[in-house]
Amino acid sequence: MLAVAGELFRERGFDGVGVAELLNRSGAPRGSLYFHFPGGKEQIGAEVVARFGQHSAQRFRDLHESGVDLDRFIDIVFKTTAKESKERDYLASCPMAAIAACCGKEDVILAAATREAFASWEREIATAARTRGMNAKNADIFANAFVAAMEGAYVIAKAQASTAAHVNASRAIKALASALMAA
Amino acid sequence: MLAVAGELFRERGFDGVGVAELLNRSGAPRGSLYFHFPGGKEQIGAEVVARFGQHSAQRFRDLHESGVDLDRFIDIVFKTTAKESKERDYLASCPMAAIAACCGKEDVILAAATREAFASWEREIATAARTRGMNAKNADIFANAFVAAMEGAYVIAKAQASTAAHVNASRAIKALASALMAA
DNA sequence: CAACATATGACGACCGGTCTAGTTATTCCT
DNA sequence: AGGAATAACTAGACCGGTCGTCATATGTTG
Repeated sequence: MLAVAGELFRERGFDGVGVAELLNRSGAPRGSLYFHFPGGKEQIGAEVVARFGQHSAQRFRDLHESGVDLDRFIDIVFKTTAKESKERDYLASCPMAAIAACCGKEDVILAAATREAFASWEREIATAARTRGMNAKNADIFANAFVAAMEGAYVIAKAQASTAAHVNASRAIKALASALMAA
Repeated sequence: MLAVAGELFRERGFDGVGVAELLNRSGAPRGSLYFHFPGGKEQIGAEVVARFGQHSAQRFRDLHESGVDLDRFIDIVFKTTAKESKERDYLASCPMAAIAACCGKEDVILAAATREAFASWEREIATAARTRGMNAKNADIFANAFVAAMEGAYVIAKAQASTAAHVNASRAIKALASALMAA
């Protein structure tokens, strides 16, 4: 269910998909949704974000722990995001971007969920950078720019139906890494 | 009208705002909408994108023609986007990102509008880079990464209610610029 | 069997975008 | 200038779909 919701949100944004479609695709009946998710659609969105956030954070951590160097770390992440875009025929971006872009000030829960998810990514990435010799301050800068470039690449890749944005963003982040490492 | 629509789309995405709100805020009566925009809401979205796209492209061109060096070019652009985010209390991202993220494969018009707008930005930015000594191939890479970082920064800045993403993304792009210039 | 947890789809209030029919302003020709 | 013809604009109703709720059905556990 959450998986289905995630896929749909990436394609059409949070407001772009109705609960009806969530139900059709997941096969669940209408009433069950509000039993399992009393918070309704917003709760679903928040859980999708939380799940995706944790899952990605874990992947960052695994990659970090695998001991690859920073350039390879960057490469692998952006190659993966590129693959994700391509596999979905450039119809989808990142669920996080889709939700972050579409949530106004009244959607407190969604906003909090995305904020926390992004923060957790940055923690993992900054740790990876620090471990590889970057100083703490620069590691934070690096991590923040990293996720910005990543999300931007998702959006542009979707708009342009091309993986170019992912590979080019990756180059920018690699350049940043070496600049920050030198300092 | 288009201005109002642009502001609302940045805050809540294309599907997040209804025509009712567009009409309320712009003061226009309900019926007028389909006289001026026979294509309905989608046309409004497309025109918002086109307007914003052209406006920004023009600003890139002006900045380029002002003769500033590439680092300063980057700085000014990202300082401007940071200011935009801040002025809107971090409630808004870029209308382009908001629409690109929320448009599925059936919204052909919107997709085309965003694609063209992004392309026009890249043309201007690549020209600016080439004029400053970057080779053509690298200039394209640079321009593509530039807009990706910019859009990503908008999204992250909104989610985190901070200009940090803009300034950090700017550092990444500056690092990329000097890397690509050297080659 | 009783008590509880879970599942179900019909229902309703509401809001979405769209359209048709009507009203006002403007042009244009005699 | 008078008046018809056309353009510009408006009001409100419309249908379809939205989300969330609820009474009822089904299964499950002690």
